[in-house]
Amino acid sequence: MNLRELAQNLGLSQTTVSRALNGYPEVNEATRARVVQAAEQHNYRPNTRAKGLATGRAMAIGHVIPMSKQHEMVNPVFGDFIAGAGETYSRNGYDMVLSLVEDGQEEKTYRDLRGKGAVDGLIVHGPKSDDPRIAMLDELGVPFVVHGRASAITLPYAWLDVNNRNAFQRATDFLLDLGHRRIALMNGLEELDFASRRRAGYHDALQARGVPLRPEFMHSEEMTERYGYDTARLLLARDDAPTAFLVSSMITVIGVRRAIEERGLKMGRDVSVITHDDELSYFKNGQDAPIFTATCSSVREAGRQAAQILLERIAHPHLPPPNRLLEAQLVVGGSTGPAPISAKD
Amino acid sequence: MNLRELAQNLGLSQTTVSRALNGYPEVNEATRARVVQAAEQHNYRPNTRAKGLATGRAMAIGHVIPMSKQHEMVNPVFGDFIAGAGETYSRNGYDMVLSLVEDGQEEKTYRDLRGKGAVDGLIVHGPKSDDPRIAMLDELGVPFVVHGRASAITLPYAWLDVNNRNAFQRATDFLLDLGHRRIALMNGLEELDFASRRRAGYHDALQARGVPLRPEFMHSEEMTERYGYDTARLLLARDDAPTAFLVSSMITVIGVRRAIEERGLKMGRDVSVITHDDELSYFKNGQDAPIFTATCSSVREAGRQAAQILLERIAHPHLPPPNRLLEAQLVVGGSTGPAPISAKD
DNA sequence: AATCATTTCCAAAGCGCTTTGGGTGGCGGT
DNA sequence: ACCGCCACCCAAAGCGCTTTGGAAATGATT
Repeated sequence: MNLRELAQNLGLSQTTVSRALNGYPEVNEATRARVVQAAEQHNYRPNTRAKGLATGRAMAIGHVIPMSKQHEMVNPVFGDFIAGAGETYSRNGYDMVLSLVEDGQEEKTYRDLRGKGAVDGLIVHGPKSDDPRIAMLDELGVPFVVHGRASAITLPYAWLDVNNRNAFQRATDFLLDLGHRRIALMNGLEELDFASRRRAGYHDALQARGVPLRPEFMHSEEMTERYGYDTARLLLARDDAPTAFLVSSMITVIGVRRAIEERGLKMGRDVSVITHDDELSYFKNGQDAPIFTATCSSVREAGRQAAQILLERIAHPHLPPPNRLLEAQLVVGGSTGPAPISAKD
Repeated sequence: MNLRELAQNLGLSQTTVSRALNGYPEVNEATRARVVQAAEQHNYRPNTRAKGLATGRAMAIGHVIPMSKQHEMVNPVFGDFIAGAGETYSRNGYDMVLSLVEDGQEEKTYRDLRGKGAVDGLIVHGPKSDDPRIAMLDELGVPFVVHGRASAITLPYAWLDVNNRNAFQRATDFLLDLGHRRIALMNGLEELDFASRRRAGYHDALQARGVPLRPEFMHSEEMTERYGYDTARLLLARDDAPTAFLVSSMITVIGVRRAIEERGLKMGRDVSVITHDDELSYFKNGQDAPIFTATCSSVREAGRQAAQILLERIAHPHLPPPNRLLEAQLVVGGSTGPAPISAKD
């Protein structure tokens, strides 16, 4: 069933039917009701492509998901981010088109999506500190919102980010207050902007207390469980093992815990652990009493808000690009405690 | 840059340019080369919507991701499945459009996507045993492929599934061979077809050896870490605690391990554990020596193949719907061992 | 030189929608 | 009776592409 057939069926012109359906005022309410009812009855849905052609809008948003080639890994937070964004889209009649792209191919994909006219706007995932995509999209004139930031980019652009630096600074302070001095940082890949900000927060906190930075305690990898286990295992085997771990992901921290327990140590007593928690739906940090002390920030909520910002940006492209900085909550769980007295500094 | 401008630029008709670009034979190779070069130089990409309107094909595949309302959870395997499917799509010039939908709204979403003409085919995720979507899509006449099966549906339809029943039967047999008699099953939600098949495999294996089924050992929930922990904890506190656990997901098994270790038991010695492993990219079961004994089947590969089947189905809708049954590998890791002798039967 | 098949190109229709630029009829005001 | 004004509706153009049904030019054949 298409518009013409529907119109013929009703004995009206396409124009009138179209206007009735799209809520234009110049159509009799009685007629509109008739039209709406007939449309429903015949299960009529306007053809997206035709509508898009006529209006010049695709009513779709593109997400380009980077996929690390070495690890063939897609970041587990995307699922929840997209769930959040999807809510916003469907409430506003937008579709979501997804491309999974190997590292380095991203620019081409953005160009394609835009050139084909497949999307009205884009979300940029996983920005690096000096991400070339931002300048490119700006030049292309596509509305876009970055999930995260690119610290080295000076031109204004729309972003939504968690205050990673502050979160990790507070977390480090918290550990320092508990008497810890040997604090290991298990970060994500530091070419990613969020990771370098977290490191900066960790730095600042240590330096403010005059605790020297020890490179052997600072690690940076793709955030797998395996990485957590392997690295924590090695660190714990040292004479001067860390008494605390600051970890970038709920997945990685599982590996850290495994290494701790394998060594017969007890988390929260012998070793303290703080992790960042994106509040992934299938990996809740305990409902009542959190297992891990964590810096919490819902990535699903971030998705919702980023999508909202993007839609506003599409509606009003002339406005200056908005930014939104979400603060993470430092939630105390069972994984932290005072530094063991035995720990020689 | 659109086709008309490009044609004018070249002093050719739109027809010729279109044909040159789409590889039709009735155009001089020299002309074609000129056209292709100009297209590249001007960064020309045919408008998807216009092309779609003209050809009647959307060059897009729809994925409708169900989202459990109570838990606001999106199944973590989707990320990897979609990564696999995405590979196939992009190789074939298809886009992927994603809808996240709350339980129960799925039918409407399928209808919408099809009615709007937004997709050429659909992948059905998370089928229930008696899933109404299959009959509906069949009637709608949309090409579709089910990831999993719907046991209660008799009409032929295209699916790709892991042999869950066989996998869990073999896993149970393996535990029985090791002398275990009190084996707990920690399944996913059994309204989902895959879970009921796993239970059937577990049943069959036990019954074949005359081991009675014990309802208190059979659990069925959404596969979170929390569920694994809580349930294993309760079970392990029993006088007649299970000596082995058969678990449906790598996420849940993490919780099971936590409960085991919290109780001061050692996995593989005091308690045996087998899990199903979808080979999620960020949750590898150890590269060299697997941590868990597991029934392994790559969900990413499943995504690749399901997409492939769908594209073939779109190309040849008249052929009978193909089915593909993937066998899981039973890989022995460190989490299983002989049943403790102390375990009174 | 005339005929015919090939090759190479083109004008125009059509995909299903929105939107522009009117038309028509009924009403109140003079 | 006339005018003007709404309220309501319509025909047709246009979005950017593919495809049909030729036409013109070229080369081969008689």
